[in-house]
Amino acid sequence: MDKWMLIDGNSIIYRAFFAMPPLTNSAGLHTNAVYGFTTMLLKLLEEEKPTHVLVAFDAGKVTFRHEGYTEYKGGRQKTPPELSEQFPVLKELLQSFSIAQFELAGYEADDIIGTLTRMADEQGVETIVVSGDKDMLQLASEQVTIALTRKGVSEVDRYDPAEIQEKYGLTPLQIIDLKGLMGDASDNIPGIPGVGEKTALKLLHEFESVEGVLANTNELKGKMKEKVEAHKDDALMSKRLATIYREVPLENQTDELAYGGYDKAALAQSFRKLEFRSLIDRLELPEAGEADGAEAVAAATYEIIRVDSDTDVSSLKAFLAQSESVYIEAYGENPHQSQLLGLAVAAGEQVYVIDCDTLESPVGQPVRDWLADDKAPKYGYDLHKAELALSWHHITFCGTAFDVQLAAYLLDPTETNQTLNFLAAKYGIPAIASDEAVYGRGAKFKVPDFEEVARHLAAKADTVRRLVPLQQGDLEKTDMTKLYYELEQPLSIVLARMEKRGIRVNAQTLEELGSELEHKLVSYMSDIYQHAGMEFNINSPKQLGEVLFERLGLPVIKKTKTGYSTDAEVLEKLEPYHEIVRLILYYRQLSKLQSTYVEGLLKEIRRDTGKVHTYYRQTIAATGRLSSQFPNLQNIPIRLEEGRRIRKAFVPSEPDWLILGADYSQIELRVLAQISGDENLKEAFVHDMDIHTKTAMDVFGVSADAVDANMRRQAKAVNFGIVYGISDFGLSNNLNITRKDAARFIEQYFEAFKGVRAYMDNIVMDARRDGYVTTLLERRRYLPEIKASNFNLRSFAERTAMNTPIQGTAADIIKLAMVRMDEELRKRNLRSRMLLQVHDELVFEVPPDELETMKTLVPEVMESALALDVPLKVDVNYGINWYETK
DNA sequence: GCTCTCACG
DNA sequence: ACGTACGTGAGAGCC
Repeated sequence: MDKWMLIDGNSIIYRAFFAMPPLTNSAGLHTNAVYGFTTMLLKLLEEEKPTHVLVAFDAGKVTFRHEGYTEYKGGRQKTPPELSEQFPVLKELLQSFSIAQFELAGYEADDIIGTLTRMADEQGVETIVVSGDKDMLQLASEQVTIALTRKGVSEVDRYDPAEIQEKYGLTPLQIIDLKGLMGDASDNIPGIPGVGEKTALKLLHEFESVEGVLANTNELKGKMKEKVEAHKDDALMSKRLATIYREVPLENQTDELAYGGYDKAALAQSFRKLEFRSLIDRLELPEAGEADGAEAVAAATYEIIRVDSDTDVSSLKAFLAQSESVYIEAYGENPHQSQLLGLAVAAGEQVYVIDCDTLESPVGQPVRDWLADDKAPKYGYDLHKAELALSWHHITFCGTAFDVQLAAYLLDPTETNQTLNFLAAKYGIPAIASDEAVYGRGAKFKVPDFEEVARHLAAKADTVRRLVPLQQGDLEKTDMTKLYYELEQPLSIVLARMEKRGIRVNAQTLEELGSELEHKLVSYMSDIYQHAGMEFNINSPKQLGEVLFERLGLPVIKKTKTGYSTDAEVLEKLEPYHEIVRLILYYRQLSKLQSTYVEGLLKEIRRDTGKVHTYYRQTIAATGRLSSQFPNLQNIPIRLEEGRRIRKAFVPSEPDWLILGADYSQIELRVLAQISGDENLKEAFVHDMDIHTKTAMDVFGVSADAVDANMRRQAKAVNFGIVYGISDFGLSNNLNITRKDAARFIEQYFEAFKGVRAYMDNIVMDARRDGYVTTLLERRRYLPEIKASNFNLRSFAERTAMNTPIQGTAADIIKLAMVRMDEELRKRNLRSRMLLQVHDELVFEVPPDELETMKTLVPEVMESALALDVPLKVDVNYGINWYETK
């Protein structure tokens, strides 16, 4: 006979965390919740002897319960970092146990368990549900027993329907009504104020359900009657929220729950990493080394050595010469102004640690020499940031040999968690503490005494050391070794140089623009108030919505989750109805310029240099593009003249020099021509045709001179759509035409560019077969949702499959050009400097005597960055500021 | 901290 | 029938 055991993972790990005293392993990782969970699990496995076991987890923050009640679980204390760092550890440990774990986007663990108990009821399988949450009692049945933790996690109370009846006088389903009436503060479910368990039980014994109570309020008296009547809707909503959803799509997955006992060697290895020695003894697991065949991974064991004035210089130097990794702690998001805490260097069983003050003192000289030594190879984590942070402390960093953050990005560019403790968990090497657990975050950020920092840095350096060979192997397996060593890693150094260099921004130009904007804004504001007949905050979408749609009665075009939409698309549709709309649109435009670009940029100008220093992030964008922060210099206005004037403030940093901009013409469509091999499209670029006119000719079936401006505009939108992974819905939306017409355009396009259609079809099939797509340089992006049964998720993945190779290859190409360009400038001893990258554009500052050289060199390098069948084309412009490079 | 809006390619 | 265009970052409002 089968017996299922279904464990509410989130509930139990929370209980365990708060029930157990703090406990850490030697790398500083908190392990108390995992320990508590494990002891409970072992006990239950022993007592229940299940044939199938599952641990269910909540996935993500937003569930279907938030639809219609966004405050669900609002006001909840944030998970403490000491607990959140234990989630990946628990998940890995469960793998060692060979126990199945489910989590599903949009659903909570309860819903998964609720669905499985429904199946158990239908199939007559004996089941035990383990949780700390009383809500689970609603799932109890003939087949299903609920075990609720008591006093922490060491004891459980088991409930079947009879016991629930005995204790509460309710059926399992009435547990839902109980919560509907009394609410639940921890989930922010309101219930009826003033109704607690006692009152709720009394009401239910009399009227059976929430609905019953609400239908019979006439039988209630006084305050109680008032309260219930005033909160009818709350009670009904609370009941809905408390109802566990039992139809989660989990078809045919019950086989995956089969549990055949744990692998002793694997479990022993996990316990050793966590340093659960008592459990190793208790289960009589093999000691390290005696594991049969299984590779024995010891817990982190290394000696931490502080570098100080007593340190023997020659042994320090000898150690550095054979170092295996370095971890440099630059704390803070912006490396141009981060706090340098110190660094750790690891080799074998030893880790040297040095604090920032010592590093900058004479005692730190050997370490500084080593950091600056180009011939001393360094394996590290986010060395791009480290190099930048060190440079602001006048410490040179050279010799990057491998960067585990950069490698992690290439191996999975969509994974946003690139922290070392996460990578350690992912690769199954000794678990370490999270930064958040050591330093806190945001307002709670605090640097602990260096003793603790040193332990943490040592653990991180040791982790880097262990990760390197594993990631190198993975890069090899995924054909990205070359991409890594020949493109991304060299680029990271080029980027650091560009960032440190910065770009000069003329504050006076911005201030003048700012006061001009200020005058206009004041004037528009008063006109808007006149038309509205009242004063309000135009910047508040909420207040603006009330004025437009309630006070002035304009038609509602679109709604957002929280109210009326007032975005530009909506306002444009409202223009004919009221004069105020045009004014608001203009006000919005100017106020964006003022706050983000004038005021925002002014704040970023460094007093000492008069420059702004952006920070390019190389490990963010899923397609392989760079992103830019603090400030973002990749979204400086250009499309509208008003905003474009911001670019007048970007000037050369030396007198008489010039700004030179070079941008790829239609790089994405050229890349599409290349990877699709479409003859018609290739032909168009070989003849350097105006591609939107060419598209218009083919889509509308006319000659070049018959293409008018509107046809070209529509063709341009079709081209954009193609690059984005087209759909008739998207195109119709963009062009404000019917879906049918949009579909006709698309069909016409594919008739003319048959190779493009084949590419789109094939890439989606490839993605489905392989689970990923690649760029020309083998950059990879996984698309697990391409197989989703949910139409939306799947469609999104399909469009991504079409777009990523195009956008990603374009990113590959300009990155190659940047590395080449940097080399050329040095090789030729040119003084010209590369300053910015804006996806398809490079910006330089150039001394006048190098202008002619650069005007030919830059396009030459960019156009030949990657040899294709389709020519690449670069337009070059220059002037006294960025505005003039048009 | 989340939502909305909007700037860029 | 379903219901979105691809990739980013920043400021303001609001809870």
